[in-house]
Amino acid sequence: MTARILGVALQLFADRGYHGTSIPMILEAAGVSASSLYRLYPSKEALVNAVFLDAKGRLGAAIAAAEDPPGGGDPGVAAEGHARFARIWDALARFAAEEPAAFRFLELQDHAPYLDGASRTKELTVLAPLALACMDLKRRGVLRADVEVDVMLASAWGALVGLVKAARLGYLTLDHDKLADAREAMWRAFAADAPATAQGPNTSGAGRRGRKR
Amino acid sequence: MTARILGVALQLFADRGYHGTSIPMILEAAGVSASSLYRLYPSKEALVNAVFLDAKGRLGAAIAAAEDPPGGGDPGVAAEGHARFARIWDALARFAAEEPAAFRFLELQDHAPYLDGASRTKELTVLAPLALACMDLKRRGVLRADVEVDVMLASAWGALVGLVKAARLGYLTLDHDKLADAREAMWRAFAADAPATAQGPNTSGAGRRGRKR
Amino acid sequence: MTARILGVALQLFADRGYHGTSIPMILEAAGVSASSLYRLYPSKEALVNAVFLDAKGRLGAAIAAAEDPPGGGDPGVAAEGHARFARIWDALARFAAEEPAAFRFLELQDHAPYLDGASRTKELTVLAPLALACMDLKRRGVLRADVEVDVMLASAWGALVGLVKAARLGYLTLDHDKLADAREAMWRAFAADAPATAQGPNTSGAGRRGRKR
Amino acid sequence: MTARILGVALQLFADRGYHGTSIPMILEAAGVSASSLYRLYPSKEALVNAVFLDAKGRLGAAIAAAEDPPGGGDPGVAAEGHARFARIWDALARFAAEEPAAFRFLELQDHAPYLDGASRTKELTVLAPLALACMDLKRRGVLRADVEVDVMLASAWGALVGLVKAARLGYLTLDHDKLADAREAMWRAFAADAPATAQGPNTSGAGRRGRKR
DNA sequence: CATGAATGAGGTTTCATTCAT
DNA sequence: CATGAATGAAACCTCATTCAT
Repeated sequence: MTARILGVALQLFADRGYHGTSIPMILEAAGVSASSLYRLYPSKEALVNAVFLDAKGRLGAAIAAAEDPPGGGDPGVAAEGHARFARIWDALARFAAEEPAAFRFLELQDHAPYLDGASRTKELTVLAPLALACMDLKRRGVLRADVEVDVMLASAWGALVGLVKAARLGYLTLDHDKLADAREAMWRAFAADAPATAQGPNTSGAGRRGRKR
Repeated sequence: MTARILGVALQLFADRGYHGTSIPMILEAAGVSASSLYRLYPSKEALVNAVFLDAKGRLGAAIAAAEDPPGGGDPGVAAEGHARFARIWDALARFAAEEPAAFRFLELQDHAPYLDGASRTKELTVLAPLALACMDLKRRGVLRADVEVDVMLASAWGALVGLVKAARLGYLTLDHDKLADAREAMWRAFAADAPATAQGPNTSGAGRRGRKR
Repeated sequence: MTARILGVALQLFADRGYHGTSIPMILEAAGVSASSLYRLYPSKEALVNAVFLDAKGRLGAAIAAAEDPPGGGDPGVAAEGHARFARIWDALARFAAEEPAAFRFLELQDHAPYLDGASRTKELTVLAPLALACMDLKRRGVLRADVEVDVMLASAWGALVGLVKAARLGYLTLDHDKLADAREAMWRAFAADAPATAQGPNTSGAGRRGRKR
Repeated sequence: MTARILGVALQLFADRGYHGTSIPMILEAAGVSASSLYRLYPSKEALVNAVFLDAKGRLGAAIAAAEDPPGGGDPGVAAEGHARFARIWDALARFAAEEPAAFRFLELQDHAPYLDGASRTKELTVLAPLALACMDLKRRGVLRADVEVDVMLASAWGALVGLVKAARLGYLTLDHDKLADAREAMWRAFAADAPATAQGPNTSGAGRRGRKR
C-alpha cells in the first residue's frame, strides 16, 4: 500500500507540484482513505519527504550502479576517462527515460520550503559520488584543470535536465543518438584532451542509424 | 500599480510556485485590495500569464539586444563565431544575475497547465532568435555539423540554468569567472573548430584575477 | 438615461430575480457607470423599488384604461356585465403580452423583503380598481353572490398568471383564442347567470379561425 | 442529516429564492459545517436540485394518492366527473396547506437557470397524471370540448396558486370554504354540464358553517 | 455631473486534518 | 487497524458601495 501511495504521490507531485497537489487527489488516485494515508504519513509534508527520499534513493542507486558496474572487476582503475563519464551520463539518461516522474519531481525548483533534514542529507549523499568521481578525474588530469568541479557538475547536469525538459515541452524528441551527441559534447566541454572537431569515441555501441547532414 | 503587482507576483511565483502563492499573499505584499487586483486581472490565471509575458518580454529584449548590440556597426558580419556566441551567453547570464526572480520564474517546471495562448506564443517568439542564430552559425560551419541545433540549444541553456540553480541552492557561488568558464566549455562542446585542450579565447576582457589550481 | 436603466433593470430583475441580478450586470447592460447609477438611485433597493413603481404604474394605467375606455361614453353604465369583465381581462392579457418583463417581474414571488412603503401603497392602488369593479358587479348581481370577491380576484388573476407562466415554460403556446377561452371560462366560473354548456359571448371580435375538435 | 439540510434549504429557498439564500445561511440554520454539506451535495446547484426533486416528489405523491384513493374500490369507474376533479383539487389544496414551503418553492418563477435534467424530467413526471386525467375527462365528455386541456390545467393550477399567494400576502385568509368555493368555480369554468347559476355540488362534505352574505 | 479606481464584506468552494465507529 | 463523516481555516472571486479626480 505504501508503494502505491508513493507512486501516485510521485506522479502527482511531478505533474502539478507540491502545492498544486491536494491530499484528496492523492487519496482518489491511490484508492485509499484519508485515515490510511495519515497513519502512514502524519502530514502532507511527511509524505512529500518520503516521496523525495524514495525517488532520490532510486536515482542514487542508478548512479552507484554506474560507478560500480555489475560486471565488477576493478572500477577504480578500469573506469577511468571517457568510458567512466559515459557510463555515468548514460545511467542518468536512462533514469530520466525510465522514471520520468521521479526525474521530473527531483528537478522541481525549490523543494526547500518543505524538505526536512533527512531529505537534505539524502540530496548530498546522492550528489557526493558524482562530485567525488569528478574530482578524482580532474586530479588525474582527465578533466580540465582550469574549470572548477562544481561548474562542470552543474553544467553537465543542467544540460541533461535541459534536454529532458525540452523534450517534454515538445521542442525536440530525445532519442539515443541525441543523448549520445550531448554526452560527447559535454565530454568535449570538460575533458582535458578531448578532440576538437572529430567526433569523440562513441561507447554507446549499436551502430548509429546514419549521421545527419 | 500594475508594476508593483507584477513585481511582487513575479517574486512570489518565483519563490513559491503558482499553486503555492495565494492571492492574499500577493495582496498583502503589494498593499492592494482584492478587488483592485481583480479589476486589473480577472483571475489568478490571467495574472500569472501577465507576469509571464512581462518577464519573458524582458528576457526577449535582453536576447535581442545581444544580437543587435547598441554599439551598432555591422552585426551581421562582425558578430560571427565565438564573439557572437559569447555575447548571447553573457546577455543571458547578466539577465539571470540582474533579474533573478524573472529568470527563476521562467524556468519553473511546467507552466503549461495555466499558460494561455498568448504566453505560449511569446515563448516561441523569444526562443526563435536563439534558434535562428544557432542555425545560422551552424550553416556557416561555425558550429559542429554533427550535432542538432535543438540539442545544442537545450544543452547550453540547460547548463546555464543548472549553474544558476546550483548557485541558488548553495552548491557553488557564481561569479564572472565561473560563468566565463562555463561559456567557454559550451563553446568547446559545440564549436566546429574549438581547440581541445588549450583554454579557448576569453573575450570577457579584464584580466582575470588569478587562475585557480 | 433613467429610462434605459429602468428598462434593463426590469429585464434583468425579471429574468434573474432581485438577488440574482448584480449591480455590475445592470451597469454593463445599461452602459452606464456605477456612479451614474448611484446618483440616480442611492442603493440597489431604491432601484428595485423604482423599477417596481414604474412597472406597476404601467399595469395600473392599463387597468384604468380598460375601466375608462378611450371611446368615452358612460363607462359606469355601459360597461356592465360580461363586456366589462372582458375588457379588463383583455387589458391584462395585452399587458402580459406587450410587457412580458414587467408582467413577470411583478409576479415574482415575494418582493416583500425589499419593497418600501411607496411600493406597497402602489400595489394596493393598482389593485383597488379591480377590487372595486368586482364588488360593484357583485352588488349588482352580475357576479355570483356565493363567492367572495377576494376569491374571485385571486383565482382569475392567478389563472391568467398561470397561463402566461405555462406559456413561458413551453407547456402551451398562448394565442388570442386560448386567452379568450380562458376568459370565458373565468366568466362561467364567477358570473351569476353564465350559460353552463354553450360558449359564452365572445367579444374579442375577429372571427375565430376554426374551433378545435 | 440530509433530511435536516433539505428541510432548512427548502424553507430558505422558498422564503428568499435561490440567489437570495447563501450557503452560510443554510449552514447556520441546519447546524452543519460547510464541508459536511459539500460532501453530500457537491455544489449549491446540486443542493437546490435535490431540494426540488424532494419537494416535487412529495407533490407527485399527493397527486397520485388523490388519483388512486387509499380506500380503493374501483377508481377508474367511480372517480369520474366532479368527484374526481374535487379529489385532485383538494389534494393540491391540502398539499399547499400542509407543506407551504414546498408549494411556494415549487411555484417560484423560473427555476430554469439552475435546474438540471433530472429535475426537469421530474417536473414532467409529476405533471403527467394531471394532464392524463384531464384528457381522459375531456374525452368522456365530462370536461368541455371547446377548451384545450392545457388551458384548463394552466388556469386551474394558476387559480390555486393565486389563492395561496394572495393568502400569503394577506389579501385574503384561506379557509376550507373558500378553497371549496374556488374549486366549484373552476368546475363551472371547465365542466361540460355544470349548472350556470345554482351552486354546484359540494362534495367536501361536512356541512358548511353558514353561507356568507 | 460623470467616471474609473478602490474597498471591506461576504459569496461559493476546497483544503489538510481529526475522530467516532 | 481502517474508514466515512466532520471540521475550521483559508482558497479564489464578486458584490454593493464610495471617492478622488
